[in-house]
Amino acid sequence: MATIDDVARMAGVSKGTVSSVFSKKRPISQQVTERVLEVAQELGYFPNHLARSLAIKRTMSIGLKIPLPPDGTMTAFDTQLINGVIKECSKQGYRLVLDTLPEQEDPTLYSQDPVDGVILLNPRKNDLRIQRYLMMGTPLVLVGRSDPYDDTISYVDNNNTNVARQVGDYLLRGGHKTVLFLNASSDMTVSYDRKHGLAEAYSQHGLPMPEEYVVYYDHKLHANGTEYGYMSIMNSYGNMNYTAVITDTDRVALGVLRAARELDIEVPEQLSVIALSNDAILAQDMNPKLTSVELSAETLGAEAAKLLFEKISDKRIHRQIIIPAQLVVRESCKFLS
Amino acid sequence: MATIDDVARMAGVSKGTVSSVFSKKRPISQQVTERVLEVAQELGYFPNHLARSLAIKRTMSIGLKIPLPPDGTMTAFDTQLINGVIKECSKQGYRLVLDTLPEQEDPTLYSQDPVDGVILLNPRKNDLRIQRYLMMGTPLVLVGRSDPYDDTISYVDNNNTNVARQVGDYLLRGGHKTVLFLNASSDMTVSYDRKHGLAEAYSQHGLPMPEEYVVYYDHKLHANGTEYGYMSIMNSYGNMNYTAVITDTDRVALGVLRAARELDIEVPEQLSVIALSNDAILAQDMNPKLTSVELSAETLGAEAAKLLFEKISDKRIHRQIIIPAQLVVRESCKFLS
DNA sequence: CTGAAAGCGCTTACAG
DNA sequence: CTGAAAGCGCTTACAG
Repeated sequence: MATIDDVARMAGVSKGTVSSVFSKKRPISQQVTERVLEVAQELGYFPNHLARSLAIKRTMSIGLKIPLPPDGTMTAFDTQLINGVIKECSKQGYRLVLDTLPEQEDPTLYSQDPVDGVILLNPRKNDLRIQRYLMMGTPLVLVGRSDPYDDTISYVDNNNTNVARQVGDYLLRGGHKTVLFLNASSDMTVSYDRKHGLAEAYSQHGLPMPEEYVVYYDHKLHANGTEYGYMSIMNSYGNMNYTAVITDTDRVALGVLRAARELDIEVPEQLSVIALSNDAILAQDMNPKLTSVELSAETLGAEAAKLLFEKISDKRIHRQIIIPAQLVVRESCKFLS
Repeated sequence: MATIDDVARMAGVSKGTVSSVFSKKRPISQQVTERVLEVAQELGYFPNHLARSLAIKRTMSIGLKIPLPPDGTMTAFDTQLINGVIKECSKQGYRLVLDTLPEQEDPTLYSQDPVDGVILLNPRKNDLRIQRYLMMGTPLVLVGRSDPYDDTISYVDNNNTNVARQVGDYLLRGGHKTVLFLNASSDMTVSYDRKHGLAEAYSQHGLPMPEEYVVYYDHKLHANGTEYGYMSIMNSYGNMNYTAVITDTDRVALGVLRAARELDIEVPEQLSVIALSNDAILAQDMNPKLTSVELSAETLGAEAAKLLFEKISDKRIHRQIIIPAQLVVRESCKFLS
């Protein structure tokens, strides 16, 4: 490809001038502008976005760190969140870089992301990635809160404690005494919040939360969420005596339902199931239709993007936004008499 | 942020050496490596991806040009296609840059996309964007074919002519004599192919295709697909005498159904409706459930990405892939006796 | 309004 | 195994 030097040489001007013709950052005379444009046209010259970004220290794109599930298919949550982010990018004239690359162990393999800022999903406890972005000075917004808590970090989140408390209360009020909670992995901040919320619900009903009924996803044990749900029920039903199960996601619930079918457990008659995240497609197609929680992923994404643009324009800004989640009652829970 | 120079200076080595420690492109002694890494750690140094990309002329990311519909919400087709692309990127260690930015009129506003190659959706007749990418030497893959046809351009596509012929045949065999076709915009190659296919169906049934029953989407007339469907029926029903309508997308079909409801036209009793693209979510939720065509958007995306990676590794390669589309019969069409 | 030159932060022959 | 220097293709004070 022709470069700015080629154009400058051929048009008999300096490259600063060619640069100005394209960037319009300083006025160039009509005649020179025309000549430069002509030559550029002839040579098929287009400015190199990368070189420009390096020079001005601005890429006009933001990154979204989004780990792909092992089966490679994004969840509806992911999809909706991306849609929220992309809408805001579009408004601001930014590109969106979807980064699904796995985290590297080798520290020499890191580099600064080629973007002006990053949205990070599913923060963990003492998340190394967060520390790294802070060191690099990369504007950062989390979807989910940080642990240890740092109020200088911007994030959007559902009120996960609340959600779990509400769901717990819903079940306990319904006469359930013992609830199996298939939580997300223990290192995620959301897991902690949810457990906490469930504990509050128990305590509101004057009950202690049975700790052994709160289990965590372990990717070493389970290939995916559905298997996690399936195996958990297969291994525990009969030994433990829960009448309801709360799952991390609807995919986990899918596994629970499958296990129930195999064990001839009727849902919701013998077992109530409720998922803490609502994948519009799956939830409605399950049998029975899954009672779940709507997290408003698109809103989370849009708000995260807005926070990030704020932060890009002024690094000192930090703000937290809580998006309310809604319990959506369908058919998979039963009130015991 | 610390740069490679800072590290080099502080470690008392040349920047070439620091570079080599991180890139591992030439061997560096154990001791020097350790010292460099230590200093880097201390300074919080991370290589600048942009600068690296500029030097090696490789970004390790590909672009997807995806215009956002005016309402900002991606269609299921878009979503599925992205998912297909992203899966392949993930496998290859690439990032995916989603570019929704509008096309610029001003030629000075173009620049080379900061990616190693581009997937372009919805090519048009004499598409300027295609010509530009070819000039720049940017590896390019289309989703949809180019017009004028150029067999050196890689693309993936459904067999749109076939799809339209099949759908047309389905309706004509069902006893319909006149079909209203709400096609996509006239400048898209897919519109041409579909019209052609429908004409073939008519001719197979010994009928001429009534040209005035093939209309095109015009974004100056309609804010979105749904309105296009709605207005088209409102304005034509009664004046024209079709018994079936083929729509570009299920969103257009949604508008058709709405109009039918307002005009007290029963679907499918009085009007059959069939969409040429199947948005899994919408189609099933419509009333009646929409008969439509499954285009396998995810496969299109995955194959497009594969072709692009091929082309990035060897620019001379060009290949075309046709993904079969499937007619999915649901409830919105009726066979006339 | 325009040019010369240094700078953005890397990589890579070439030499030793 | 390591260094010095040119190069990747832009932008931007500084000077005129």
